[in-house]
Amino acid sequence: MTVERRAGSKGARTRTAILDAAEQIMSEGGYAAVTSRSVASRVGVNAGLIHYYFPTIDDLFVALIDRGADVNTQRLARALASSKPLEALWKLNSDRRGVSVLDELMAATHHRPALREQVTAQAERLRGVELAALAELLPQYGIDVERFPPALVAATLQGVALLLARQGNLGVSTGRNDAIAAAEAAIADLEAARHTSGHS
Amino acid sequence: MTVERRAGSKGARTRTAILDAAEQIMSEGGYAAVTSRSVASRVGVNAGLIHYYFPTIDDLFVALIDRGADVNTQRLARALASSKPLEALWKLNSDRRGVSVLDELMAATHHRPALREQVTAQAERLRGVELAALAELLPQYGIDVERFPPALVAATLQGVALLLARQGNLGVSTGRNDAIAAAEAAIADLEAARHTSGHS
DNA sequence: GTCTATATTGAGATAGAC
DNA sequence: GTCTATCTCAATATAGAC
Repeated sequence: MTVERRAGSKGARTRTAILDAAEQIMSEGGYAAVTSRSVASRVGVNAGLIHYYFPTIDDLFVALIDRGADVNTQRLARALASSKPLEALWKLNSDRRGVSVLDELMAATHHRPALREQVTAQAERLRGVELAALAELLPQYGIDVERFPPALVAATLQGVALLLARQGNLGVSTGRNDAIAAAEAAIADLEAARHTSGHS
Repeated sequence: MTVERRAGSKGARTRTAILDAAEQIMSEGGYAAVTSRSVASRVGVNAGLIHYYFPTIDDLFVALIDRGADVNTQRLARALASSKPLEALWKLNSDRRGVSVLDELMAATHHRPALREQVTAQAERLRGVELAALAELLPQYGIDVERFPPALVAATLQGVALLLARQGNLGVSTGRNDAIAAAEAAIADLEAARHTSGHS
């Protein structure tokens, strides 16, 4: 369905610009604000052109999901390979714009089955990578993976960060600074206690 | 704006039915699926009537937020007063339909300023109640409130539950059962270790 | 309180010119 | 590859009959 062009061509540039605009609009005004017209006007092209690259709006959303997943795959790999993986994961998950876009995508899946499939597949794939890495890392922190399996640690890191980011986006302030400070202190403690056997 | 009627009157019943229908539709098809037509058809009335009770669709959403906050205030109070508060909070936060509705509301706030204000205010109020109660409860669990302040515990309980509920709704299965089992075991441990001084 | 009818607006999508 | 023009549909909202 989607029009593919070799990188660097004019088509590829316009296509990228459309995706960029759509993502921006989504994070600012919600997924419902992403329309052929709104995207076209931000890109500075005609509305009809959007349908040239993405025949249906669902196609646009699917492309957005795939691109986002690719970017996140790279960020995740970098975080997991860094010298302070838990801290890096925390920062990654705390990105307010990212949380905002994710919230929108989740909501969008509720009435677009095609998106639902795509989000599920990509989430499953990303989670798999993360869990495999955490299974190796957690013992280094002295974390008992029987009591705190990778899946729980991943859910905690992401869940807490998501909630606090969401509160930040909303403007909810009650206790937020306390929670952030304590979370970061706890993570710093863990990083300090980590002992990497071997010499990577 | 909104039409108020004494409880039990015909108007009050219709109004309630409209809110019920809207909430259901929102959890099934997303907030964008909530239209005067869809709500009216589910209630079994004419679309024009929706605007009699809620002049604008925003009014409907605001009423939905307020009602949801009221219900949650009661549930929260009951959970906090129960014999196993942390476990009760966990269950409360794990409600998949609730998470789904909350996700939708969050998304809806992105392009409706009136909703944003309302959600923020209600969230702030609810959080205040929860934090005050946790400040008293946590010491009973032997939790050091300096390291794990109420706001962090609240965010953790809600964040983890939200993430896992979301994965359940999506159909993401990787590691989900592990995480749930471990989370519930950890909470059970805490409840077992709790010692309530006094004789409530 | 509820309905019918309708005005208005904006969205998705397509055809065809350039 | 991009634009203009246009079709079709559905949503919000209002007016007025019953």
